[in-house]
Amino acid sequence: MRDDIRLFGSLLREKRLAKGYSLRKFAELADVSPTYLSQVEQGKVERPPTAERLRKMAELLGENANQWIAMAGRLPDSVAAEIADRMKREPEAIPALLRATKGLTADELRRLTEQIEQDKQTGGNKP
Amino acid sequence: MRDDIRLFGSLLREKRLAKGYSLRKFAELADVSPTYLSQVEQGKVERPPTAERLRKMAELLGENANQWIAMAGRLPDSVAAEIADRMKREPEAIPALLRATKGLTADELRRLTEQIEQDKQTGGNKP
DNA sequence: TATGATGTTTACTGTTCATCGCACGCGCAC
DNA sequence: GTGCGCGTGCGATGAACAGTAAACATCATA
Repeated sequence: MRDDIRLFGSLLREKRLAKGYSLRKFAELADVSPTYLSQVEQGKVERPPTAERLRKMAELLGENANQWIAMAGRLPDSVAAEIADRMKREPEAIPALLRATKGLTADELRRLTEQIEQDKQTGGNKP
Repeated sequence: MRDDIRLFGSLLREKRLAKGYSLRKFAELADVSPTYLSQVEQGKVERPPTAERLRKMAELLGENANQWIAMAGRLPDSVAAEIADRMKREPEAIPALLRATKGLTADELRRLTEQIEQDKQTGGNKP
């Protein structure tokens, strides 16, 4: 039993209870069997539910879908596709960018992103 | 038959032949069956070989492993893991960063990456 | 004490993935 | 004309994936 899966499982249970759903009720809404939901919440599955089901859960729970999917240990398909696409053209660019932005706080990263957007407008990142 | 898979298939064949390997020989070195290799080269598979096998192929062909894997339509596990990890903490940061860097040329992106590395050293990206 | 809702366990299922074995046809060398 | 290496088509397979059904124990309520 993987650790991150267990963690996600208890988070799911917590959020579900916070919304006042019973296991069976939530399972029905999320379109899975109570059996399966129980297993997921206990971390008794080898791998997380599919991205699609996770998306549905996130919606029901009022969570950010992308984050919810990531918490469960999957990559949202749209993100994966975009990254793969770029790596075809420039294999090292993405890994390098990831390394470079590694230590940054969320705030620094946000500011940096804005900066880039601006530079694109005004032309060139080194005026 | 997906289009990118076909494209990758012919690229693989081209590179293999450039190295002077016969299909059987290369299959043996890459640790797959000739049958399967033939199918992959013809784009007659639904999905690309696993990342591990692709890595082995890249090595034999002298290609950049990450790019090779990306060309085949897969994400290198290490990259996927890193991205997923960050999205757990900050769900929107990565998508935003991808959007922001969308139009940049490889060169601009490289310069940007260097810039970030520098700013990290000197403290703060807005002096 | 019967009823009903709750969550859990065990065993099982259909599907997809990733790959292989075998038999085949082709061209060239001997 | 037979043997050899080449690539290919067809069918099959074992493992992994993503769940499900049915029966169960526990507790509250009527």
